[in-house]
Amino acid sequence: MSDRPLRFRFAPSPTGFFHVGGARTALYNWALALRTGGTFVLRIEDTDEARNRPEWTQGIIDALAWIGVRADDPHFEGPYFQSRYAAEHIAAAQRLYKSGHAYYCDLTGEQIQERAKAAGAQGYDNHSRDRGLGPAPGHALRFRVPDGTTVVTDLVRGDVSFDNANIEDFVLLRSNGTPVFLLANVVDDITMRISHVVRAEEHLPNTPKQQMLFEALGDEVPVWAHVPVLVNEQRKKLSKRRDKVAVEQYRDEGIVADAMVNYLMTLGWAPRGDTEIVPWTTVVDQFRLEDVTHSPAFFDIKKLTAFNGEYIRALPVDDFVAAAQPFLAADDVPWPCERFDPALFEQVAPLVQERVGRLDEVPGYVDFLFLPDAPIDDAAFTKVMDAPKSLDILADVIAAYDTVAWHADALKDVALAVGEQHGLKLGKAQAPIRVAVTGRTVGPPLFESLVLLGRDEVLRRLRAALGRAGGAQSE
RNA sequence: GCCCCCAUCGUCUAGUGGCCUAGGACACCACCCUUUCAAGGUGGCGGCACGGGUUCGAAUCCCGUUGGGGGUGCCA
Repeated sequence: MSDRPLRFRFAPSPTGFFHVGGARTALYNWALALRTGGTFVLRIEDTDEARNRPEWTQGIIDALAWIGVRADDPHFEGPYFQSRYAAEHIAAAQRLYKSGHAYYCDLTGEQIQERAKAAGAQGYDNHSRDRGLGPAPGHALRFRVPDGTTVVTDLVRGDVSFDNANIEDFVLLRSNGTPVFLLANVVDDITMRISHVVRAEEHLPNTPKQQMLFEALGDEVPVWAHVPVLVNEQRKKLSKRRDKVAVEQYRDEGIVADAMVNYLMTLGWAPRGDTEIVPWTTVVDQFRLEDVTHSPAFFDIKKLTAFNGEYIRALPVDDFVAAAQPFLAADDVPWPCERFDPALFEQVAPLVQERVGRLDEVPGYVDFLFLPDAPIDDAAFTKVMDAPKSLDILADVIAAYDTVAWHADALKDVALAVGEQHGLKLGKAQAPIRVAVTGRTVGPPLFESLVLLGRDEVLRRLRAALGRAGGAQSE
């Protein structure tokens, strides 16, 4: 291997969103660049769509920044557009023609098919190889695949050899003169002095073609590394249509970046030791392409969420409050926004923090604080209020709460005493109070919540619930 | 059709010939803790696809079978 500078390229196809599989590949490249002191080169594939929609490229840059691949980092270079090099692509093809590595072909797709059918074979039969055709409108330039074997040395998979006899003379320049992606890719890699090509496994079968191009162009072949793809439960490659694959979507649902990064890195690789939850610095330290798994990995949202919960709980409270902020100010928040009280939220925050797996669950835990009335869940309300003694407990608690010292311990003691009077443990006795005030059977610790809501509002809700349940019962 | 890749608990993985009675994580189940729900603690369930070799010894090496995935465009 040469001692040229280490340059890792990441070339996502711009499709209007950032694929989680792409995110993992980016992370691999990024970790490597950081550890080796190399460069992460972001190259945007040139498509008509992408050219017309600059926001797509911006989306990729934003998503990369979110997972920690920041464009302002000295190890980051780009973004570059492939189209910048179009003239170079054609020039390279012409060099190949002049050196005899490529030749012109006048066969149309239909003619190729007919010939194949007649021969009982498949694909192009290299018919034009020695016909000595020159460049002309309607002529495509094809690469003359040499005899022999092409061995792709892959850091993840070892040596993979391909019999060149199975590779047909592929097109370099279309009959309209434009270069194909395969060629553009190789020429760009050469131009950008890319040392390592780390990409998804699906590209492995095309790699011998690219390698032959590097060789024919007289350039050093980069180090290849084909990493396994991410699949869905059907073991199919993740696709936009079938699966939830946009990292933006996970971000919007309240997955925190560190959790996403950590989880993505455990797909196809594992840090040393018995814990998978490790900081990025450890990843940078330990990640080796040679250790990457060979088989496809299932993107398990449950496990992602579990990681996310751990990361959320590990946050300092202030950071948690800040992270939850966008979800509390969202358009679809259940309360009228003028009623939201940041100070109040800061006080419940620690109680909520250890209960959520995703940030978007936060509003559901605190809505009762900011809604004018308890958000009653009818099924829960009926079930709890129909239980024996519920109404008695409510009545007794109302009487006591009218005068009791307003702090959690005192409120709890009241509930405890009232429950005892009716032969109920605290677990049961707190249920009607909880449903009356918060509307649900589950939520943050009750008495702490009551303190925050305030005596007047708590009493008002308790009385309202008693009236409602009593009324329903007498019908 | 042809070519290539892959194969350890349900899932993600550790494992590179003896440390494997196969380890961890997520999920699931039970119990403990408990003010609901979580969190936390303890324990449990559960796997080397199959068949042949090689070897004193194989999850680990070789061959085959089966099963998955991907590629094979004048798409990117």
